[in-house]
Amino acid sequence: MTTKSTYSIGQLCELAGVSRRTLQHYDDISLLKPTRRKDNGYREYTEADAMKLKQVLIYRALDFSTKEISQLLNAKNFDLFKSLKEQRELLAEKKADIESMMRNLDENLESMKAKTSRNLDILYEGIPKEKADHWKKAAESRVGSERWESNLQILGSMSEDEAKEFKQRGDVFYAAYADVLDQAISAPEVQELVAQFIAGINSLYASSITDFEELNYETCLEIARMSVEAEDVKQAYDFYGDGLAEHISEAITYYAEENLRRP
Amino acid sequence: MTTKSTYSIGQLCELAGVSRRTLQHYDDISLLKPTRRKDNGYREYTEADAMKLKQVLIYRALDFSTKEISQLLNAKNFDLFKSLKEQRELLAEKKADIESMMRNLDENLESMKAKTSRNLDILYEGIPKEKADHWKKAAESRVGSERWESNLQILGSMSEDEAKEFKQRGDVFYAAYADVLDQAISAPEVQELVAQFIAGINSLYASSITDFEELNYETCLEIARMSVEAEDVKQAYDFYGDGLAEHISEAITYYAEENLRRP
DNA sequence: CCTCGACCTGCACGTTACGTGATAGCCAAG
DNA sequence: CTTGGCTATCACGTAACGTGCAGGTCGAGG
Repeated sequence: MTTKSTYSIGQLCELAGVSRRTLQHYDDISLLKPTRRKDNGYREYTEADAMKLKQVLIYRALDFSTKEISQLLNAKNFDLFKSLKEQRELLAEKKADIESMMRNLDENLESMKAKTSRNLDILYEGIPKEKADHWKKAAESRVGSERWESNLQILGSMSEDEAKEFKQRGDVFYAAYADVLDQAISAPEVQELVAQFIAGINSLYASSITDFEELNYETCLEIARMSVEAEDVKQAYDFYGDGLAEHISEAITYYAEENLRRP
Repeated sequence: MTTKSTYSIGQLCELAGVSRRTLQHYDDISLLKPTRRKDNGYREYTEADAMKLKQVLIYRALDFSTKEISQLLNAKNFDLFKSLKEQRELLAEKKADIESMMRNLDENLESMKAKTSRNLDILYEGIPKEKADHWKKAAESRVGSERWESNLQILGSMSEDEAKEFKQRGDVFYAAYADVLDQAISAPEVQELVAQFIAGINSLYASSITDFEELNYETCLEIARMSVEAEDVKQAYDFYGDGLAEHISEAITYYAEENLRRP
Protein backbone atom coordinates (compact mmCIF):
# COMPACT_ATOMS: atom_id res chain seq x y z
CA MET A 1 0.00 0.00 0.00
CA THR A 2 1.83 3.03 -1.23
CA THR A 3 1.04 6.33 0.51
CA LYS A 4 -1.68 8.10 -1.38
CA SER A 5 0.19 10.85 -3.09
CA THR A 6 -2.33 13.65 -2.73
CA TYR A 7 -3.37 15.50 0.37
CA SER A 8 -6.30 17.68 1.29
CA ILE A 9 -5.50 20.87 3.12
CA GLY A 10 -6.40 19.30 6.44
CA GLN A 11 -4.19 16.29 5.86
CA LEU A 12 -1.23 18.37 4.79
CA CYS A 13 -1.44 20.82 7.65
CA GLU A 14 -1.73 17.90 10.04
CA LEU A 15 1.29 16.31 8.42
CA ALA A 16 3.40 19.42 8.51
CA GLY A 17 2.24 20.74 11.83
CA VAL A 18 1.02 24.07 10.57
CA SER A 19 -2.41 25.68 10.68
CA ARG A 20 -4.97 25.44 7.93
CA ARG A 21 -4.88 29.22 7.70
CA THR A 22 -1.15 29.19 7.09
CA LEU A 23 -1.56 27.02 4.03
CA GLN A 24 -4.43 29.18 2.83
CA HIS A 25 -2.20 32.20 3.35
CA TYR A 26 0.65 30.62 1.40
CA ASP A 27 -1.86 29.97 -1.34
CA ASP A 28 -3.03 33.59 -1.27
CA ILE A 29 0.46 34.98 -1.61
CA SER A 30 1.41 32.31 -4.14
CA LEU A 31 4.16 30.97 -1.99
CA LEU A 32 2.75 27.47 -2.13
CA LYS A 33 -0.22 26.93 -4.36
CA PRO A 34 -1.75 23.46 -4.39
CA THR A 35 -0.94 21.59 -7.58
CA ARG A 36 -4.59 21.64 -8.54
CA ARG A 37 -8.09 22.41 -7.34
CA LYS A 38 -10.61 19.62 -7.43
CA ASP A 39 -13.93 20.25 -9.14
CA ASN A 40 -15.53 21.21 -5.86
CA GLY A 41 -12.88 23.86 -5.31
CA TYR A 42 -10.99 21.87 -2.70
CA ARG A 43 -7.22 22.29 -2.67
CA GLU A 44 -5.33 19.17 -3.68
CA TYR A 45 -1.69 19.02 -2.65
CA THR A 46 0.79 16.54 -4.06
CA GLU A 47 3.85 14.92 -2.59
CA ALA A 48 5.94 17.57 -4.34
CA ASP A 49 3.92 20.28 -2.62
CA ALA A 50 4.61 18.61 0.69
CA MET A 51 8.32 18.64 -0.07
CA LYS A 52 8.18 22.29 -1.00
CA LEU A 53 6.33 23.04 2.21
CA LYS A 54 9.10 21.36 4.12
CA GLN A 55 11.58 23.71 2.45
CA VAL A 56 9.40 26.67 3.29
CA LEU A 57 9.21 25.66 6.92
CA ILE A 58 12.93 25.34 7.21
CA TYR A 59 13.48 28.78 5.74
CA ARG A 60 10.78 30.13 8.00
CA ALA A 61 12.54 28.61 10.99
CA LEU A 62 15.55 30.55 9.79
CA ASP A 63 13.54 33.78 10.03
CA PHE A 64 13.22 34.41 6.33
CA SER A 65 10.22 36.46 5.31
CA THR A 66 7.69 34.76 3.07
CA LYS A 67 8.70 37.16 0.32
CA GLU A 68 12.29 36.06 0.54
CA ILE A 69 11.32 32.42 0.65
CA SER A 70 9.14 32.94 -2.35
CA GLN A 71 12.02 34.49 -4.25
CA LEU A 72 14.34 31.68 -3.28
CA LEU A 73 11.99 28.84 -4.13
CA ASN A 74 10.48 30.33 -7.24
CA ALA A 75 13.70 31.75 -8.57
CA LYS A 76 14.55 31.08 -12.16
CA ASN A 77 17.03 28.24 -12.28
CA PHE A 78 16.00 27.12 -8.83
CA ASP A 79 18.20 24.25 -7.88
CA LEU A 80 16.94 21.95 -5.16
CA PHE A 81 20.34 20.51 -4.45
CA LYS A 82 21.96 23.88 -4.02
CA SER A 83 19.05 25.05 -1.94
CA LEU A 84 19.39 22.14 0.41
CA LYS A 85 23.08 22.75 0.83
CA GLU A 86 22.41 26.42 1.45
CA GLN A 87 19.84 25.54 4.08
CA ARG A 88 22.38 23.32 5.73
CA GLU A 89 24.80 26.21 5.86
CA LEU A 90 22.26 28.56 7.34
CA LEU A 91 21.20 26.02 9.91
CA ALA A 92 24.83 25.56 10.85
CA GLU A 93 25.13 29.32 11.33
CA LYS A 94 22.04 29.43 13.48
CA LYS A 95 23.35 26.53 15.48
CA ALA A 96 26.58 28.43 16.00
CA ASP A 97 24.61 31.46 17.16
CA ILE A 98 22.76 29.38 19.69
CA GLU A 99 25.94 27.76 20.88
CA SER A 100 27.44 31.20 21.36
CA MET A 101 24.43 32.28 23.37
CA MET A 102 24.73 29.15 25.45
CA ARG A 103 28.39 29.81 26.11
CA ASN A 104 27.48 33.34 27.11
CA LEU A 105 24.87 32.05 29.54
CA ASP A 106 27.30 29.51 30.92
CA GLU A 107 29.76 32.28 31.61
CA ASN A 108 27.11 34.25 33.45
CA LEU A 109 26.11 31.21 35.46
CA GLU A 110 29.72 30.47 36.27
CA SER A 111 30.40 34.01 37.39
CA MET A 112 27.31 33.96 39.56
CA LYS A 113 28.43 30.73 41.16
CA ALA A 114 31.91 32.11 41.64
CA LYS A 115 30.55 35.21 43.27
CA THR A 116 28.33 33.10 45.49
CA SER A 117 31.20 31.11 46.77
CA ARG A 118 33.39 34.22 47.21
CA ASN A 119 30.62 35.81 49.22
CA LEU A 120 30.16 32.62 51.21
CA ASP A 121 33.81 32.98 52.14
CA ILE A 122 33.11 36.45 53.41
CA LEU A 123 30.09 35.22 55.29
CA TYR A 124 32.07 32.65 57.24
CA GLU A 125 34.94 34.99 57.88
CA GLY A 126 36.12 34.99 61.49
CA ILE A 127 34.66 31.59 62.18
CA PRO A 128 36.91 28.67 63.19
CA LYS A 129 38.16 27.05 60.03
CA GLU A 130 36.84 23.50 60.45
CA LYS A 131 33.35 24.67 61.26
CA ALA A 132 33.33 27.23 58.51
CA ASP A 133 34.39 24.62 55.97
CA HIS A 134 31.74 22.25 57.19
CA TRP A 135 28.91 24.76 56.96
CA LYS A 136 30.08 26.17 53.70
CA LYS A 137 30.18 22.74 52.16
CA ALA A 138 26.70 22.04 53.41
CA ALA A 139 25.49 25.32 51.99
CA GLU A 140 27.12 24.79 48.62
CA SER A 141 25.77 21.27 48.41
CA ARG A 142 22.35 22.76 48.64
CA VAL A 143 22.78 24.23 45.20
CA GLY A 144 20.48 22.04 43.19
CA SER A 145 17.92 21.85 45.95
CA GLU A 146 15.22 24.21 44.65
CA ARG A 147 14.41 25.94 47.88
CA TRP A 148 17.95 26.94 48.77
CA GLU A 149 19.28 27.73 45.39
CA SER A 150 17.72 31.14 45.18
CA ASN A 151 18.71 31.96 48.72
CA LEU A 152 22.30 31.33 47.84
CA GLN A 153 21.85 33.21 44.60
CA ILE A 154 20.99 36.33 46.52
CA LEU A 155 24.53 36.10 47.81
CA GLY A 156 25.70 35.73 44.24
CA SER A 157 23.91 38.89 43.24
CA MET A 158 25.61 40.94 45.94
CA SER A 159 28.86 42.77 45.47
CA GLU A 160 31.68 41.98 47.88
CA ASP A 161 30.99 45.16 49.75
CA GLU A 162 27.35 44.32 50.09
CA ALA A 163 28.27 40.85 51.29
CA LYS A 164 30.57 42.31 53.94
CA GLU A 165 27.88 44.71 55.02
CA PHE A 166 25.45 41.81 55.14
CA LYS A 167 27.74 39.75 57.33
CA GLN A 168 28.38 42.70 59.61
CA ARG A 169 24.72 43.30 60.12
CA GLY A 170 24.29 39.59 60.82
CA ASP A 171 27.07 39.60 63.41
CA VAL A 172 25.64 42.61 65.14
CA PHE A 173 22.17 41.17 65.11
CA TYR A 174 23.06 37.73 66.43
CA ALA A 175 25.30 39.25 69.10
CA ALA A 176 22.35 41.33 70.22
CA TYR A 177 20.10 38.31 70.13
CA ALA A 178 22.58 36.33 72.22
CA ASP A 179 21.99 38.90 74.95
CA VAL A 180 18.31 38.07 75.27
CA LEU A 181 18.54 34.29 75.29
CA ASP A 182 17.54 34.24 78.96
CA GLN A 183 14.29 36.07 78.29
CA ALA A 184 10.98 34.51 77.32
CA ILE A 185 10.25 34.28 73.60
CA SER A 186 7.25 36.50 74.15
CA ALA A 187 9.29 39.21 75.83
CA PRO A 188 9.06 42.55 74.03
CA GLU A 189 12.83 42.78 73.62
CA VAL A 190 12.91 39.37 71.95
CA GLN A 191 9.92 40.08 69.75
CA GLU A 192 11.40 43.40 68.74
CA LEU A 193 14.53 41.63 67.55
CA VAL A 194 12.48 39.02 65.69
CA ALA A 195 10.57 41.81 63.96
CA GLN A 196 13.92 43.29 62.90
CA PHE A 197 15.01 39.86 61.70
CA ILE A 198 11.93 39.37 59.54
CA ALA A 199 12.14 42.91 58.24
CA GLY A 200 15.76 42.29 57.32
CA ILE A 201 14.88 39.22 55.32
CA ASN A 202 12.03 41.08 53.66
CA SER A 203 14.23 43.91 52.53
CA LEU A 204 16.95 41.52 51.41
CA TYR A 205 14.55 39.57 49.25
CA ALA A 206 12.75 42.65 48.05
CA SER A 207 15.98 44.10 46.71
CA SER A 208 16.84 41.12 44.61
CA ILE A 209 13.57 39.45 43.71
CA THR A 210 11.18 41.30 41.46
CA ASP A 211 7.76 41.87 42.94
CA PHE A 212 8.63 39.93 46.03
CA GLU A 213 5.73 39.53 48.42
CA GLU A 214 6.42 40.04 52.09
CA LEU A 215 7.02 36.92 54.15
CA ASN A 216 3.71 35.46 55.20
CA TYR A 217 2.61 33.25 58.05
CA GLU A 218 3.57 29.94 56.48
CA THR A 219 6.93 31.09 55.21
CA CYS A 220 7.86 32.38 58.65
CA LEU A 221 6.95 29.06 60.22
CA GLU A 222 9.12 27.38 57.65
CA ILE A 223 12.03 29.61 58.52
CA ALA A 224 11.49 28.73 62.17
CA ARG A 225 11.55 25.03 61.35
CA MET A 226 14.64 25.27 59.21
CA SER A 227 16.49 27.10 61.94
CA VAL A 228 16.56 23.98 64.04
CA GLU A 229 16.07 21.19 61.54
CA ALA A 230 18.82 22.07 59.11
CA GLU A 231 21.78 20.93 61.15
CA ASP A 232 24.29 23.34 59.71
CA VAL A 233 22.02 26.33 60.05
CA LYS A 234 21.36 25.37 63.63
CA GLN A 235 25.09 25.06 64.31
CA ALA A 236 25.75 28.41 62.68
CA TYR A 237 23.15 30.04 64.91
CA ASP A 238 24.41 28.29 68.01
CA PHE A 239 27.87 29.60 67.23
CA TYR A 240 26.70 33.02 68.36
CA GLY A 241 25.24 31.73 71.59
CA ASP A 242 24.34 28.39 73.06
CA GLY A 243 20.73 27.45 72.30
CA LEU A 244 20.21 30.47 70.05
CA ALA A 245 18.82 28.32 67.24
CA GLU A 246 16.00 26.82 69.28
CA HIS A 247 15.25 30.09 70.99
CA ILE A 248 14.95 32.12 67.83
CA SER A 249 12.99 29.34 66.16
CA GLU A 250 10.34 29.44 68.86
CA ALA A 251 10.44 33.22 68.95
CA ILE A 252 9.80 33.39 65.21
CA THR A 253 6.93 30.96 65.54
CA TYR A 254 5.41 33.05 68.29
CA TYR A 255 5.90 36.20 66.23
CA ALA A 256 4.19 34.65 63.24
CA GLU A 257 1.24 33.45 65.32
CA GLU A 258 0.81 36.88 66.89
CA ASN A 259 1.31 39.07 63.83
CA LEU A 260 0.84 37.09 60.63
CA ARG A 261 -2.10 34.83 61.37
CA ARG A 262 -4.51 34.44 58.44
CA PRO A 263 -7.44 36.87 58.57
CA MET B 1 37.83 54.44 33.46
CA THR B 2 34.81 52.43 34.41
CA THR B 3 32.05 52.16 31.79
CA LYS B 4 29.54 54.89 32.37
CA SER B 5 26.65 52.99 33.83
CA THR B 6 23.80 54.77 32.10
CA TYR B 7 22.80 54.67 28.45
CA SER B 8 20.65 56.83 26.24
CA ILE B 9 18.23 55.01 23.98
CA GLY B 10 20.60 55.37 21.05
CA GLN B 11 23.55 53.99 22.95
CA LEU B 12 21.63 51.01 24.27
CA CYS B 13 20.13 50.07 20.94
CA GLU B 14 23.55 50.33 19.37
CA LEU B 15 24.96 48.15 22.12
CA ALA B 16 22.27 45.53 21.85
CA GLY B 17 21.86 45.60 18.11
CA VAL B 18 18.17 46.41 18.11
CA SER B 19 16.29 49.34 16.64
CA ARG B 20 15.41 52.47 18.51
CA ARG B 21 11.78 51.76 17.83
CA THR B 22 12.05 48.36 19.45
CA LEU B 23 13.20 49.88 22.72
CA GLN B 24 10.47 52.49 22.48
CA HIS B 25 8.01 49.68 21.88
CA TYR B 26 9.28 47.74 24.88
CA ASP B 27 8.81 50.91 26.88
CA ASP B 28 5.25 51.33 25.58
CA ILE B 29 4.23 47.82 26.53
CA SER B 30 6.14 48.00 29.82
CA LEU B 31 8.37 45.13 28.94
CA LEU B 32 11.47 47.15 29.54
CA LYS B 33 10.97 50.63 30.89
CA PRO B 34 14.09 52.74 31.36
CA THR B 35 15.01 53.10 35.00
CA ARG B 36 14.25 56.80 34.86
CA ARG B 37 13.48 59.69 32.57
CA LYS B 38 15.80 62.65 32.64
CA ASP B 39 14.31 66.11 33.13
CA ASN B 40 14.18 66.65 29.39
CA GLY B 41 12.15 63.50 28.95
CA TYR B 42 15.01 61.43 27.57
CA ARG B 43 15.06 57.76 28.51
CA GLU B 44 17.94 56.79 30.76
CA TYR B 45 18.82 53.11 30.88
CA THR B 46 21.06 51.56 33.51
CA GLU B 47 23.39 48.59 33.40
CA ALA B 48 20.62 46.52 34.96
CA ASP B 49 18.29 47.51 32.12
CA ALA B 50 20.92 46.37 29.67
CA MET B 51 21.11 43.02 31.41
CA LYS B 52 17.37 42.69 31.31
CA LEU B 53 17.37 43.53 27.63
CA LYS B 54 19.85 40.75 27.06
CA GLN B 55 17.42 38.35 28.71
CA VAL B 56 14.60 39.67 26.58
CA LEU B 57 16.59 39.19 23.41
CA ILE B 58 17.40 35.63 24.26
CA TYR B 59 13.77 34.81 24.94
CA ARG B 60 12.82 36.60 21.75
CA ALA B 61 15.33 34.52 19.83
CA LEU B 62 13.48 31.56 21.29
CA ASP B 63 10.26 32.84 19.73
CA PHE B 64 8.57 33.87 22.93
CA SER B 65 5.98 36.61 22.55
CA THR B 66 6.66 39.86 24.34
CA LYS B 67 3.71 39.09 26.57
CA GLU B 68 5.22 35.82 27.65
CA ILE B 69 8.60 37.39 28.16
CA SER B 70 6.99 40.10 30.21
CA GLN B 71 5.30 37.50 32.39
CA LEU B 72 8.52 35.58 32.83
CA LEU B 73 10.70 38.55 33.67
CA ASN B 74 8.24 40.46 35.78
CA ALA B 75 6.88 37.43 37.55
CA LYS B 76 6.60 37.54 41.27
CA ASN B 77 9.57 35.73 42.75
CA PHE B 78 11.50 36.11 39.54
CA ASP B 79 14.74 34.32 39.97
CA LEU B 80 17.58 35.28 37.65
CA PHE B 81 19.52 32.13 38.31
CA LYS B 82 16.59 29.88 37.53
CA SER B 83 15.75 31.95 34.49
CA LEU B 84 19.24 31.59 33.11
CA LYS B 85 19.18 27.86 33.59
CA GLU B 86 15.78 27.71 31.93
CA GLN B 87 17.08 29.69 28.99
CA ARG B 88 19.94 27.27 28.71
CA GLU B 89 17.47 24.42 28.57
CA LEU B 90 15.40 26.07 25.89
CA LEU B 91 18.44 26.91 23.84
CA ALA B 92 19.52 23.30 24.10
CA GLU B 93 16.10 22.24 22.82
CA LYS B 94 16.28 24.65 19.93
CA LYS B 95 19.73 23.43 19.13
CA ALA B 96 18.42 19.88 19.11
CA ASP B 97 15.65 20.95 16.75
CA ILE B 98 18.15 22.47 14.39
CA GLU B 99 20.34 19.42 14.57
CA SER B 100 17.37 17.27 13.73
CA MET B 101 16.57 19.46 10.74
CA MET B 102 20.18 19.21 9.65
CA ARG B 103 20.12 15.44 9.93
CA ASN B 104 16.93 15.44 7.90
CA LEU B 105 18.58 17.56 5.21
CA ASP B 106 21.62 15.35 5.21
CA GLU B 107 19.42 12.35 4.60
CA ASN B 108 17.78 14.08 1.67
CA LEU B 109 21.13 15.07 0.25
CA GLU B 110 22.43 11.56 0.69
CA SER B 111 19.44 10.00 -0.99
CA MET B 112 19.75 12.43 -3.88
CA LYS B 113 23.38 11.54 -4.29
CA ALA B 114 22.57 7.87 -4.07
CA LYS B 115 19.88 8.22 -6.69
CA THR B 116 22.25 10.16 -8.90
CA SER B 117 24.81 7.44 -8.82
CA ARG B 118 22.19 4.71 -9.33
CA ASN B 119 20.92 6.58 -12.35
CA LEU B 120 24.46 7.09 -13.58
CA ASP B 121 24.76 3.31 -13.48
CA ILE B 122 21.70 3.06 -15.66
CA LEU B 123 23.07 5.70 -17.98
CA TYR B 124 26.27 3.80 -18.62
CA GLU B 125 24.55 0.46 -18.95
CA GLY B 126 25.63 -1.51 -22.00
CA ILE B 127 28.91 0.33 -22.25
CA PRO B 128 32.23 -1.52 -21.86
CA LYS B 129 33.04 -1.68 -18.20
CA GLU B 130 36.40 0.11 -18.12
CA LYS B 131 35.15 3.03 -20.15
CA ALA B 132 31.94 3.26 -18.18
CA ASP B 133 33.84 3.32 -14.91
CA HIS B 134 36.15 5.99 -16.22
CA TRP B 135 33.39 8.28 -17.42
CA LYS B 136 31.29 7.70 -14.38
CA LYS B 137 34.14 8.63 -12.10
CA ALA B 138 34.76 11.75 -14.11
CA ALA B 139 31.11 12.63 -13.92
CA GLU B 140 30.86 12.01 -10.20
CA SER B 141 33.99 13.99 -9.53
CA ARG B 142 32.28 16.93 -11.12
CA VAL B 143 29.97 17.13 -8.14
CA GLY B 144 31.25 20.22 -6.46
CA SER B 145 31.90 22.01 -9.71
CA GLU B 146 28.99 24.46 -9.87
CA ARG B 147 28.07 24.07 -13.51
CA TRP B 148 27.81 20.31 -13.50
CA GLU B 149 26.31 19.75 -10.16
CA SER B 150 22.82 20.68 -11.21
CA ASN B 151 23.11 18.68 -14.39
CA LEU B 152 23.87 15.60 -12.39
CA GLN B 153 21.16 16.52 -9.94
CA ILE B 154 18.60 16.31 -12.67
CA LEU B 155 19.57 12.68 -12.82
CA GLY B 156 19.10 12.51 -9.08
CA SER B 157 15.62 13.89 -9.39
CA MET B 158 14.57 11.23 -11.89
CA SER B 159 13.05 7.92 -10.96
CA GLU B 160 14.77 4.81 -12.21
CA ASP B 161 12.18 4.41 -14.90
CA GLU B 162 12.67 7.93 -16.06
CA ALA B 163 16.41 7.39 -16.11
CA LYS B 164 15.99 4.29 -18.24
CA GLU B 165 13.69 6.15 -20.57
CA PHE B 166 16.23 8.96 -20.70
CA LYS B 167 19.04 6.60 -21.61
CA GLN B 168 16.92 4.88 -24.23
CA ARG B 169 16.09 8.16 -25.91
CA GLY B 170 19.77 9.05 -25.80
CA ASP B 171 20.78 5.77 -27.40
CA VAL B 172 18.22 6.16 -30.12
CA PHE B 173 19.22 9.74 -30.76
CA TYR B 174 22.98 9.18 -30.90
CA ALA B 175 22.50 6.11 -33.10
CA ALA B 176 20.50 8.28 -35.48
CA TYR B 177 23.12 11.00 -35.34
CA ALA B 178 25.88 8.49 -36.12
CA ASP B 179 24.11 7.92 -39.43
CA VAL B 180 24.58 11.52 -40.57
CA LEU B 181 28.23 11.96 -39.64
CA ASP B 182 29.19 12.02 -43.31
CA GLN B 183 26.93 14.94 -44.05
CA ALA B 184 27.79 18.60 -43.70
CA ILE B 185 26.88 20.24 -40.40
CA SER B 186 24.59 22.59 -42.28
CA ALA B 187 22.66 19.73 -43.91
CA PRO B 188 18.94 19.77 -43.10
CA GLU B 189 19.04 16.23 -41.70
CA VAL B 190 21.82 17.21 -39.30
CA GLN B 191 20.24 20.48 -38.28
CA GLU B 192 16.93 18.71 -37.72
CA LEU B 193 18.63 16.33 -35.30
CA VAL B 194 20.36 19.21 -33.52
CA ALA B 195 17.03 20.93 -33.16
CA GLN B 196 15.69 17.74 -31.57
CA PHE B 197 18.73 17.62 -29.31
CA ILE B 198 18.27 21.18 -28.07
CA ALA B 199 14.55 20.65 -27.64
CA GLY B 200 15.29 17.55 -25.58
CA ILE B 201 17.57 19.42 -23.24
CA ASN B 202 15.03 22.23 -22.98
CA SER B 203 12.25 19.89 -21.96
CA LEU B 204 14.51 18.01 -19.58
CA TYR B 205 15.53 21.18 -17.80
CA ALA B 206 12.06 22.63 -17.92
CA SER B 207 10.65 19.63 -16.09
CA SER B 208 13.05 19.87 -13.20
CA ILE B 209 14.03 23.48 -12.90
CA THR B 210 11.40 25.99 -11.88
CA ASP B 211 10.88 28.78 -14.36
CA PHE B 212 13.65 27.53 -16.57
CA GLU B 213 14.36 29.78 -19.51
CA GLU B 214 14.97 28.13 -22.86
CA LEU B 215 18.57 27.62 -23.86
CA ASN B 216 19.89 30.78 -25.42
CA TYR B 217 22.67 31.54 -27.85
CA GLU B 218 25.49 31.59 -25.33
CA THR B 219 24.41 28.50 -23.49
CA CYS B 220 24.24 26.54 -26.72
CA LEU B 221 27.75 27.62 -27.64
CA GLU B 222 28.87 26.50 -24.24
CA ILE B 223 27.31 23.10 -24.76
CA ALA B 224 29.10 22.89 -28.06
CA ARG B 225 32.39 23.70 -26.45
CA MET B 226 31.89 21.22 -23.64
CA SER B 227 31.13 18.46 -26.11
CA VAL B 228 34.70 18.45 -27.27
CA GLU B 229 36.61 20.04 -24.43
CA ALA B 230 35.41 17.84 -21.62
CA GLU B 231 37.39 14.74 -22.37
CA ASP B 232 34.97 12.22 -20.93
CA VAL B 233 31.96 13.77 -22.59
CA LYS B 234 33.81 13.69 -25.89
CA GLN B 235 34.70 10.05 -25.39
CA ALA B 236 31.10 9.23 -24.47
CA TYR B 237 29.89 10.87 -27.67
CA ASP B 238 32.56 9.24 -29.78
CA PHE B 239 31.46 5.88 -28.39
CA TYR B 240 28.38 6.10 -30.56
CA GLY B 241 30.37 6.93 -33.65
CA ASP B 242 33.87 8.05 -34.47
CA GLY B 243 34.15 11.84 -34.61
CA LEU B 244 30.60 12.34 -33.37
CA ALA B 245 31.71 14.73 -30.63
CA GLU B 246 33.40 17.18 -32.98
CA HIS B 247 30.67 16.89 -35.55
CA ILE B 248 27.82 17.58 -33.17
CA SER B 249 29.81 20.35 -31.54
CA GLU B 250 30.16 22.20 -34.79
CA ALA B 251 26.59 21.41 -35.76
CA ILE B 252 25.32 22.90 -32.51
CA THR B 253 27.44 26.00 -33.05
CA TYR B 254 26.01 26.39 -36.53
CA TYR B 255 22.49 25.87 -35.22
CA ALA B 256 22.95 28.52 -32.58
CA GLU B 257 24.36 31.01 -35.06
CA GLU B 258 21.50 30.43 -37.45
CA ASN B 259 18.59 30.31 -35.01
CA LEU B 260 19.52 31.89 -31.70
CA ARG B 261 21.55 34.93 -32.65
CA ARG B 262 20.83 38.00 -30.55
CA PRO B 263 18.20 40.30 -32.06
C1' DC C 1 23.76 84.71 20.34
C1' DC C 2 22.45 82.01 16.70
C1' DT C 3 22.56 78.10 14.08
C1' DC C 4 23.44 73.48 12.76
C1' DG C 5 23.48 68.63 12.90
C1' DA C 6 22.88 64.86 15.77
C1' DC C 7 19.98 63.07 19.04
C1' DC C 8 15.76 62.80 21.43
C1' DT C 9 10.42 63.10 22.04
C1' DG C 10 5.58 61.41 20.97
C1' DC C 11 2.11 60.27 17.42
C1' DA C 12 0.07 57.91 13.80
C1' DC C 13 -0.43 55.11 10.09
C1' DG C 14 1.74 50.94 7.36
C1' DT C 15 3.24 46.04 7.14
C1' DT C 16 3.92 41.08 7.80
C1' DA C 17 2.15 36.75 8.91
C1' DC C 18 -0.88 34.99 10.22
C1' DG C 19 -5.44 34.24 14.07
C1' DT C 20 -10.27 34.25 14.50
C1' DG C 21 -14.71 34.10 13.45
C1' DA C 22 -18.82 34.34 10.10
C1' DT C 23 -21.22 32.35 6.47
C1' DA C 24 -21.88 28.98 3.15
C1' DG C 25 -20.97 24.79 -0.02
C1' DC C 26 -19.72 19.58 -0.23
C1' DC C 27 -20.40 14.94 1.15
C1' DA C 28 -20.57 10.38 3.45
C1' DA C 29 -23.29 8.18 7.18
C1' DG C 30 -27.34 7.28 9.74
C1' DC D 1 -32.99 14.24 4.69
C1' DT D 2 -30.52 15.95 8.20
C1' DT D 3 -26.34 15.97 10.65
C1' DG D 4 -21.37 16.24 11.46
C1' DG D 5 -17.10 17.00 9.45
C1' DC D 6 -14.60 18.76 6.02
C1' DT D 7 -13.96 22.64 2.80
C1' DA D 8 -14.32 27.56 0.68
C1' DT D 9 -14.10 32.59 0.72
C1' DC D 10 -14.45 36.96 2.73
C1' DA D 11 -13.36 40.13 6.36
C1' DC D 12 -11.72 42.01 10.35
C1' DG D 13 -8.19 41.51 14.40
C1' DT D 14 -3.45 41.27 16.28
C1' DA D 15 1.60 41.37 17.43
C1' DA D 16 5.77 43.42 16.85
C1' DC D 17 7.53 46.29 15.12
C1' DG D 18 8.84 49.79 10.49
C1' DT D 19 8.49 54.29 8.76
C1' DG D 20 7.87 58.70 8.40
C1' DC D 21 6.51 63.38 10.56
C1' DA D 22 6.55 67.44 13.47
C1' DG D 23 8.83 69.19 16.99
C1' DG D 24 12.04 69.77 21.46
C1' DT D 25 17.36 69.42 23.17
C1' DC D 26 22.01 69.96 23.13
C1' DG D 27 26.91 70.68 22.51
C1' DA D 28 30.08 72.66 18.98
C1' DG D 29 31.22 76.32 15.94
C1' DG D 30 30.64 80.94 13.29
